[in-house]
Amino acid sequence: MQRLTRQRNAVFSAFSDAGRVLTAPEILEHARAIVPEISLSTVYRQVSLLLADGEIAKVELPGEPARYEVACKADPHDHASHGASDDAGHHHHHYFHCSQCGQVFLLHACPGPMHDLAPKGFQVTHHEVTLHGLCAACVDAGAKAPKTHPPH
Amino acid sequence: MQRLTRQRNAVFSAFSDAGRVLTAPEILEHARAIVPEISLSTVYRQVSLLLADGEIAKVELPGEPARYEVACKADPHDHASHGASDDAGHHHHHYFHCSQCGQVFLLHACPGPMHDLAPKGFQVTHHEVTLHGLCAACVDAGAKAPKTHPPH
DNA sequence: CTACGTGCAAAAAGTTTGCAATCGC
DNA sequence: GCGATTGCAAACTTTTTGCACGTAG
Repeated sequence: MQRLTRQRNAVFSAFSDAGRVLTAPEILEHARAIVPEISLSTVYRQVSLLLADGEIAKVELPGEPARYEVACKADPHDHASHGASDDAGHHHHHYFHCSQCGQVFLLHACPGPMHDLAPKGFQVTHHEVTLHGLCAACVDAGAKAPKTHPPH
Repeated sequence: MQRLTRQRNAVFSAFSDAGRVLTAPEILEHARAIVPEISLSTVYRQVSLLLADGEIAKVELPGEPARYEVACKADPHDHASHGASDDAGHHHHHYFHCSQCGQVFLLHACPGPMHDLAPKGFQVTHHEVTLHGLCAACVDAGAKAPKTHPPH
């Protein structure tokens, strides 16, 4: 991008605002708090630019619309765990999807290369792991109120 | 399903015909070989019925359109045994997605429960693993000729 | 001032649904 | 014949794009 517009700022700050993985409509919602007239098209366009710039990363889960998170260029927490990464230097994440509230959580671990799962002759370059279940908040809510409101 | 129509047969036999994981348009293509006038709507409707009957299973990979495969009938009659059973009892599949030819392959292994990847207090009920890379055929083709030509 | 960025509407792509005609049983 | 099933078109969802206007630099 070449110009610093209010919309771009609004889209980017939506992430720090929410502090979690967001879908495009969710970004729109947060960005509207700053620039009410922003359109969904602009959100998608800014997301594309931010992706190209490596500022954010796309998070795709099976059967879910795409989400986006602020890119973690050099993760200060967990690194150096997999020197011989199967991903040629690309730092990837795995996610937890709460089946109740629908929220997506970043996991801070990786099961490591899983070459052995692939048939012989296959070349594994990358893997994705998604966990499903209940997040701590929903487990907690469920423990107190067994009658949960209808899942989406 | 209550009626045995040519279309239903065509949709179902598309799987044995192809012997692999298929998207809805791919099913349509195969089914058209048997019932040329079949429509995509009918494919989707029959797929829904076959899913409800447990004859086929939906395969969703990150960022990919839904695919379907013939259901693995390891357990002929699944009772309503839902509950404490987590990963251990849930028979699921994992997949390999070839980044060159786009084909999806069923894996015959599972890394096992990965509860430890989730944050404390989270309840993991299910997990999905997707491997990406080159299938044997594409590795082979690439080794011989760098020309990228999907087998289609 | 000028080109990039924006909003809107329309288009793509994948999937679902309303409806009248059709066809299994 | 009855009603489930079909084909078509239209709706829907998520994302992209064409176009005229607006605005940053």
